[in-house]
Formats: sequence, structure tokens, C-alpha cells
Amino acid sequence: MGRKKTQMELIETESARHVTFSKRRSGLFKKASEVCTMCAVEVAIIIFSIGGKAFSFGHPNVHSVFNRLRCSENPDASTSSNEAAGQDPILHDLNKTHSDLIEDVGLVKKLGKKMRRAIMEKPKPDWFYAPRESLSMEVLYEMKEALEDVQENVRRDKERLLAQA
Amino acid sequence: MGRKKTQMELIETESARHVTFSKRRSGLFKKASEVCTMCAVEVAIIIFSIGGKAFSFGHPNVHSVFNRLRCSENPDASTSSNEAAGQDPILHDLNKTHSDLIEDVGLVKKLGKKMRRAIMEKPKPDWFYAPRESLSMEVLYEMKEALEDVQENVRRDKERLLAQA
DNA sequence: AACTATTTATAAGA
DNA sequence: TTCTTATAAATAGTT
Repeated sequence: MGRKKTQMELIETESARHVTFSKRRSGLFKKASEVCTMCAVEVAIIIFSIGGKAFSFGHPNVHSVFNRLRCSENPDASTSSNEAAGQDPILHDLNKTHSDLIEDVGLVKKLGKKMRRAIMEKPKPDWFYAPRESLSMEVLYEMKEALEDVQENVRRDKERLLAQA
Repeated sequence: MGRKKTQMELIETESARHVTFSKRRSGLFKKASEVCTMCAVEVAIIIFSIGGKAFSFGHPNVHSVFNRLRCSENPDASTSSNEAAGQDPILHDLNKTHSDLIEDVGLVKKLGKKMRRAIMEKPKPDWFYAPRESLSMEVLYEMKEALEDVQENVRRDKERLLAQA
């Protein structure tokens, strides 16, 4: 939301990263406080900066909210030490979501190909000769490019993920 | 950020309050995930709705962040062994990938809308009257449906993630 | 669930 | 860091 659209990726430059962290941290806390007053809910937020410093926001306060969570999770109050990433339920869901999205994008991609084929193979329907500036043609072209972008992004993401582990 | 400036006060109407809560909750979680990817920080958020339902967001996950807080508060307490969490490249990338995909799908979705509008609004280009069986028209329709499916899947996925706790 | 008119949050820049 | 300003995003009220 600034002078330029920023890519969602790690900000390499340390100073710039700190500035962004500072701004967004306060923005996040502000949003949280707004939800509290507008919707009468309880919120707790903890942030650990790279430097290891902890920042927090809580309404009515951080600990009460977290204790409440712990109680609702294990009525018998046993403290759960964090499990390995592979077993983490949140990670699991994130993974699932990722797969679903890959699948969805793949579906759209297929349709995109089919569409391109339909356009190229068909013995030139009459509308094919419609004026180049026709919005509909422009849109078709944009769609094709968008699909290629999606394709490329997905490919890159997949490679990066596979390169890990 | 809407049609009117809203006063920062409890929203009396229950239905309106629920709508706002839902919108702002996802907005808050989105902001949180952005800070995670841009600044490589750890974040945990817990929200208890009036109804007592818990919603949470965590990177790498809620509990590790809170355990870390507890440790930093009681230095003498047992030191957590989850050091790598914050540096885990896989988790970090997965977060980024997730954001990217949501964005990609959003892009395709927008083009889908634009396309539909182009088709409906245009003063009927000549090809509009081409035979119903024209493959190109069929494909356009399939594309529309596919986009709607993608949309729906993403929505469901988001709900599931937000519903964690 | 969608759609915009507006308000906010912010990325750059000073 | 803080302030300013041009823009990108979030979202309140509507349909």
C-alpha cells in the first residue's frame, strides 16, 4: 500500500527490513485493538523479531487469552511441548491448502490450454477476424498470459519446495 | 476504509458485528502472515470470539511462539529446544507459496470476472450469435465454472485455516 | 458472496 | 527515526 506494490518475500536489506517490521508491527497491533473494541473479542499477539526481542499485544492481556486457549485445548491441563514440524496440525493444513491450490491452478491451466487449442485449431470461426482491438480478444490474450504466469509461479514454488528437505 | 468512516466502538447489531469480525479477522491473519514472510519473524495470534470460539494464526505455530515467550519471561525455566523453528526454510517457503497461490488465484479470478463482464456487457459482437455448439463458447463457459470452483475451494481452505485452534 | 466508494495502511523519499 | 505523499490494500455499506 505504498508508492509501489511490493513482492511478498523476505526483505534482504536489513535496515529496510527493520523499518518495515516496525511499521507493520504497529499496524498489526492497531488492527487487533480495533477488532477488540468493535467486536468485543479477546486477542493476544506475540511477535519475536529476528533479534529475538518479543513484542506483544493483549486484550484483556496476553496470558489470560493463552491460558484460555490451553484450557480449551486440554481440559486435563497437560502442557504440550511443540512437536516436530511434520506432525504440526497447522503445518498439515497449510500443506493441504497448498496442494489444493496447486490442483486448482492445474485445472485452470488445463482449461487454458484447451482454450488456446480451440482458438488456434478451429478453422477460424468468423469472429476470429473481428477487429484486433475488440475487448474480448484482448481479454482472451490477457487470460492466456495470466495462465502462463500462474504456471510459472507454481513451477518455481514447487521446485523450491522440492529442493528443500 | 469503507463507504463511511466508522466509529471505534462496539458494533451493537449482532449480525453486523459478526460480519465485521469475520472480515477483520482474516485481514489480521493476512497481515500477520505478510510480516512473517517479509521480516522473517515468528508470530502467534489467538482470538476468542464472543461465542467463545478460538481462532488462531501461528508461524511457525502458536505453541512454539508462546513457549518461547514463557521462556524469555522465566529465564530460569527449562530452555526450549525448538531453536530451528524460526529458521526453518521449508516452513518459510510454504508460507510464501501459500500467499503466492492465493494471489495467483485471485488474479485468475479477476480475469474471469473481467471476461464475464466483457462477454455480457459488450454490445453483442457479431460472434456472440455464433452457433451455441461452438467449442469456443463452451470453453468460455467451462472456464467460468472452473473459476468459480477455484474461488470456492480457496474460500473453504481459508475458513479451515482460520478455524484452527 | 460480490461490488465499489472510501478510508487506511504503507513504501519510498526527505 | 519521523514526517510526507503517492499508491496499494482493506473494508463499510449495499445489492
